[in-house]
Amino acid sequence: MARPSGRDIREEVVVAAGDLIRREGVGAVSFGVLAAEVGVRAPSIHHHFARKDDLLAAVAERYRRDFAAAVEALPAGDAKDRIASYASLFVAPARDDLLCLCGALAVELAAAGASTRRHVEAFFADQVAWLSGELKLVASPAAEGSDFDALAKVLLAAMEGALLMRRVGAEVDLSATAASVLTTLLSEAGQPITK
Amino acid sequence: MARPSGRDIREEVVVAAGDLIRREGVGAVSFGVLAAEVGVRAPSIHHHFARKDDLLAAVAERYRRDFAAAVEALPAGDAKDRIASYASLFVAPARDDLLCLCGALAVELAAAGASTRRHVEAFFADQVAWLSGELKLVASPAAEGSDFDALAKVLLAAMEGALLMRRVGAEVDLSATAASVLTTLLSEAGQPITK
DNA sequence: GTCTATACCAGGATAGAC
DNA sequence: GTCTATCCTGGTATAGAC
Repeated sequence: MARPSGRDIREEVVVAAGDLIRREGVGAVSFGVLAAEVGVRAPSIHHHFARKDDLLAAVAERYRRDFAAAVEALPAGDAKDRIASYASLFVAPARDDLLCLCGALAVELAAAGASTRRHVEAFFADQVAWLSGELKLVASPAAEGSDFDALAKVLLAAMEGALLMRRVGAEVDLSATAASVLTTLLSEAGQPITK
Repeated sequence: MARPSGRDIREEVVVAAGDLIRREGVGAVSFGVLAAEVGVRAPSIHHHFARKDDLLAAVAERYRRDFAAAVEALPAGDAKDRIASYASLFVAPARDDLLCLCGALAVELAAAGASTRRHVEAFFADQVAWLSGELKLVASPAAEGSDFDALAKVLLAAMEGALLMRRVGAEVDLSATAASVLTTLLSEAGQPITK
């Protein structure tokens, strides 16, 4: 979509907006600061995104797509390893003090438009679906009757909460988080998580 | 602190601001809407809170104090029961589609002043400390060497993440969350969470 | 302690030249 | 497609009367 030569301002704005949200939250985003960051004037951004919510929707959609690609690119292995690898998709941002873009948007979603909302919701649905599928593969016979969707949500909630807590100086060990849930699921002594 | 007769506007503003943040996020807060909600004019609020951040700090401080009182008031019992009761402090807001006030503030903390930041950080420190202490009490011999602070953070992260995900239509079973971690900790087969 | 009135600024958005 | 110029709104904040 980028022109053969020269810059793709639209692309740069989406990237800058996403980074800004992940660093400082949605409240930090304005056409003015984005324009300054990209090196253009504010009205130039309006040419690409008529409404502010159009921009937010584009940012959310892009994040969802990029994240899906990252999940797709996780190294092969058994389900247990894949889930551990998946956790690294949250460990890296935690290290860089970045929020999950959709987590940040979710909190301030009341002000967002329908399109933005749909992309954010879809992101979470994606993650729950993927995790649920992997958990089912790794489950021990003792986990018979477990609700894998519920377990996937718990796992994802812990990841999102960990990134949130990083903002207040609390470092959550995400490897331990994944290990904890996996241990529960795998343990013959562990009582299954049921709906 | 309230006058013997008549209304305590300051108090009402703090409550209204807290509710608004928990319903729609910090972005929804303005002196104008708060004034309308309380039934006064915007400048009247300035008399009680010179800067907007003064208001946010008061809201955060009050939430921290109220939450601490709620934890204090949890029914007596063994540590396992107390942790289960603690989870209900997050289940109730989830049912009402309310965010954790400090969770919502944490995401947008970049724009907040030092005082607000301190109160929010203190809230999380409070919760981790309390949970860590209870987890230690409930730990089985098999959990020897566990890092209870790390486990407490995982548990709190899951609670915060659950409230966040509620905004995008995902219902996280918080009882299952608590049960999952507790099972891991109690299980003789469970590998201890170490630092 | 609350009000009216107002100053002030930032941000969203549009028009029209280049 | 980007710019300058401008408008409008909403939100923070202050001054001063009551």
